[in-house]
Amino acid sequence: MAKNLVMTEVEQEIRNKWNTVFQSNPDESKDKLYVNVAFPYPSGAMHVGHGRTYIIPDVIARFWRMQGKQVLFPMAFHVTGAPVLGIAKRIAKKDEKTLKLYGDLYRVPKETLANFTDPIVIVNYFADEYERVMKQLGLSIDWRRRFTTIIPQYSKFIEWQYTHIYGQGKVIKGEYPVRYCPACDQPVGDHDLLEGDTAEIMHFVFVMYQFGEYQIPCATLRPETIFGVTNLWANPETTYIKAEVDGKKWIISSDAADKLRMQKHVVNELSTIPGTELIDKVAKNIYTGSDVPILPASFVDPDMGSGLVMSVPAHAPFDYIALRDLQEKGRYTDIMPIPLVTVPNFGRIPAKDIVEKYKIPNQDDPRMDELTQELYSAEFSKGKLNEACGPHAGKTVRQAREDVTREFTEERGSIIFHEMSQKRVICRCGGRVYVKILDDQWFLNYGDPEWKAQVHEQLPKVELVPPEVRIEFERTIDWLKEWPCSRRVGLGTHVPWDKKWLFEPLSDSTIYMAYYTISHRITKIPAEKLTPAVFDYIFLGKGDPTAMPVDEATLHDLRSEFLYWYPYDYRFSAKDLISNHLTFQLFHHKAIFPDNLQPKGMVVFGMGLLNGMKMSSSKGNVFLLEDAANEFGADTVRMFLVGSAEPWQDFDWRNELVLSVKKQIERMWQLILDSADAAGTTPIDGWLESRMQHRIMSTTKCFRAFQTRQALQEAYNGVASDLAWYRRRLPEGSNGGAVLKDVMSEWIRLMAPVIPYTAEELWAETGHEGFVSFADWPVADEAKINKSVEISEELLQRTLDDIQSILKLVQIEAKKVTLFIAPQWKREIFTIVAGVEDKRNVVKTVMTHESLRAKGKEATDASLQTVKLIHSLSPELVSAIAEGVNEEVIFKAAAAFIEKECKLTVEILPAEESAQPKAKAALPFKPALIVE
RNA sequence: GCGAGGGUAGCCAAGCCAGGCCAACGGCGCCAGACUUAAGAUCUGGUCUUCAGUAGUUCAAGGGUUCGAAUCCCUUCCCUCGCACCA
Repeated sequence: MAKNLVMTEVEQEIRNKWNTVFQSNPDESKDKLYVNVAFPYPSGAMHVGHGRTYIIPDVIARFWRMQGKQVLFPMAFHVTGAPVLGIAKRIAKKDEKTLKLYGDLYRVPKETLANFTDPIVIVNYFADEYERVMKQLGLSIDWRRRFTTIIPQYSKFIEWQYTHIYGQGKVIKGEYPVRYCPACDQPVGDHDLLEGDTAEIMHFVFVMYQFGEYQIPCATLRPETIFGVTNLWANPETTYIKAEVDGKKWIISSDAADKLRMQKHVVNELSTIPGTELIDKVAKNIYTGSDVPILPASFVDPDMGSGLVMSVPAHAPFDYIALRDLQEKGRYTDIMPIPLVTVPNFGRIPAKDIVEKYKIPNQDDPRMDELTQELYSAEFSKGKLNEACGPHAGKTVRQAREDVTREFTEERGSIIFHEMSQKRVICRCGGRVYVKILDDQWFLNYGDPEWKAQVHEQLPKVELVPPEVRIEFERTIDWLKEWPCSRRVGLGTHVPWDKKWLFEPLSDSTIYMAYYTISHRITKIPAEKLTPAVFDYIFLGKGDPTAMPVDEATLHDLRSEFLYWYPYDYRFSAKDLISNHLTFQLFHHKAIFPDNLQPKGMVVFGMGLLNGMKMSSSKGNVFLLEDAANEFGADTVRMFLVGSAEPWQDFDWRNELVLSVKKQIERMWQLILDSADAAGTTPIDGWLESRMQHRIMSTTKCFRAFQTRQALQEAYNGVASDLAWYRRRLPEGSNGGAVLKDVMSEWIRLMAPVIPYTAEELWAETGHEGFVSFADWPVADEAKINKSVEISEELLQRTLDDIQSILKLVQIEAKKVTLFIAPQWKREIFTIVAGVEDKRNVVKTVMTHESLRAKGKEATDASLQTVKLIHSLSPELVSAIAEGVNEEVIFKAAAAFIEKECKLTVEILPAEESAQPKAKAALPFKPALIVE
């Protein structure tokens, strides 16, 4: 019975029967279709959001399989990386939150959890869980091909790939400023931060001032303001240090010294010097040659830049106010701001203008940051350097900044100094995060213009679903630059030419879709035999197969299986991977494979919500996929996830909505059981058969276009509502004609990709042999489409609607309804109006017909009413009506039906034979009605 | 801030690219009726306002183009995703 279907035993039974049937091998007699999904990182249990990511591709795979394709749908597990190490560590430390997450939410058995101190145990456990739940959901995966990214064979594959990419000069060594936690001795990513994830790395220029035999560097983002420097600021409460930095003598704060060391500078501390000893001394602006006094300023932060600041009071509001405050106390009154930039809408001293405009009383005013930003932006976008700026006079600020920076760093001993834009950037370990320069880091050079150009050229050949994401891919290709591809810690494959590094997770998962094609066979070969030459032969067809560690026959097999499946047809992933993984894989395919083996298509998913909120394991806002499958049944979960939104849209899981999907499946089940004894023929059979052809066509079309939601709507709601009308129209006592057998067989197949368990069960129950999963997809038969019968049913439905809306309005005990059918001359008008392009001219056109003009105002009215009616009908229907519909015959045949439906006696009359004023309202396809 | 995508009736969600088939597909929820001892399930109808099957006002807000706009253009507000050492 229907209700049993969702019970796990029945599913289990079907699952047992499926067992190995989805294992897919090359079959030269069939076209192949290769779909794959971004593989999961198994560090926790799957929730319903993950579910959709794998169910949609499965639905597509099942659809095409029934279309006769040889379908490959593989799955593997991405185990590369560091997160799981952290998890293991936290479990070892008995971290409460982590134990709760894994013990309570993911329900890992106690004895297993105890072993989670080993990261490998964690990933293996969840990989098994993933497979089990994926199987429970009926995913038609070829599980022989499962692997993890840390098995030796896969590592050999990665080594092979990077041997090529490195050989092409696409992996480069370089310097790179990163956020870094000295306590962990590791770079930190966004997710490693406790605090300060919005902070950016700022790039300052150290501008040098001569101070005796020492130099004083001042950090600035606006080096061109060197022309307007009036003084330096030093903090009298700070003790500075004298140090040798890269062999030069500098005065800096000790914080700055530490930061410089992290940024690859050699710093030797010589002695200390209190801030007070600097104050009121004079330094020399080595660029302009002018003397600049050093003034006291408590606002100067030793933990920012070099701890010494250059002052440009004409253009920096902070400097302006600091100087103003001192001068108000009668000090340093001889210092005048030196303007160097002219900006529209500002006077000669913009800092003064803006400070006065906002009436800023002192430098602690909270508006300071805002107005500083305002002035800086105005100067950057519209400012020009004035005559005080020597060789740079007349340049835009933008240009001058660039030129001055280059000149300073290349010729005048300046350096670029990196600093976080906020001080409070805190690592998960609790330590402060700094900027560090990594200098022997390996990078994938996605910035290489030639490589970019190749990918740009390839992209138009890739089918993208939905098409709107194309532009995002374009932008990503442009935006990508060097990607650090190596890490010091984590699981994964070592960089073959520099073993102290491991490949970073995104970098080792770029072309594994190719590996799937042979993964089940290659695991049988010892890894040490898998030299780059072996892979060269398998994937590129290069080299002499008789002279390799692997025997020729095996190599040949692997090569031909790869060529059978590759290139892949569709890759599925959520949209957040566009800006990295999905674009990376295009780069790598381009670098490794020839033009005929490039990715053919990608389908990008929206995100998942749970009860309107973002799903998040750490916040506990998740619904585990397994729980959903146990509670509602796999088919219900599948149908809900497919039906709630198109793949590329965001979807929202709500338990109360899922329940009604379950009822829908049960309804289908019931309808099919009910039609078991259908036999003979009924007058309405032709209509149902005709409608079914449309449903088949549109379902097919939607699945082909990945519109799984729309496809389901056609396949389920469409067919169900047709069946409802069909049953309504059946003669008294009839349980339906034999046509139902065909219809139900088609319906089961249309639904099979979405609800495979139910379909499999019903397929057997309705007496079919074999698996519906491999049955032929229904094909629409044009010959079964009967337009005229569809039109007469439509006329009937519309008229019934009209009768019912009148009945509802009149509130009388009605006994009888009279249908007045429009006269011939109104049909002529309809035909004329239907043919008129510009509906504003209908009356004129109608009146050119002698016989109609004779009708006078009646004809005018009828024409206008017809225009309105036509606007409410589909074009196909309009042309069908224009060709002529015999309403009288239709209504006479359906009179008994109308009587039964409305519980009224029915009379059908030609409108012209009645004196009733309402009869005049009759139009073609819209009889006048009188209820009495 | 920058890049991309969105905002449609109680909720989810079609339509928008190719302006009139739109009071706006479909589903859910809710209301009423039928069936039933009853509940559930199922079926039928209703669900902006108004009304003998009509008409009026709607498609984030405000302007504009057009005979005509949810659909095209401009402005504003709000939401989602990405912005990089990472799953």
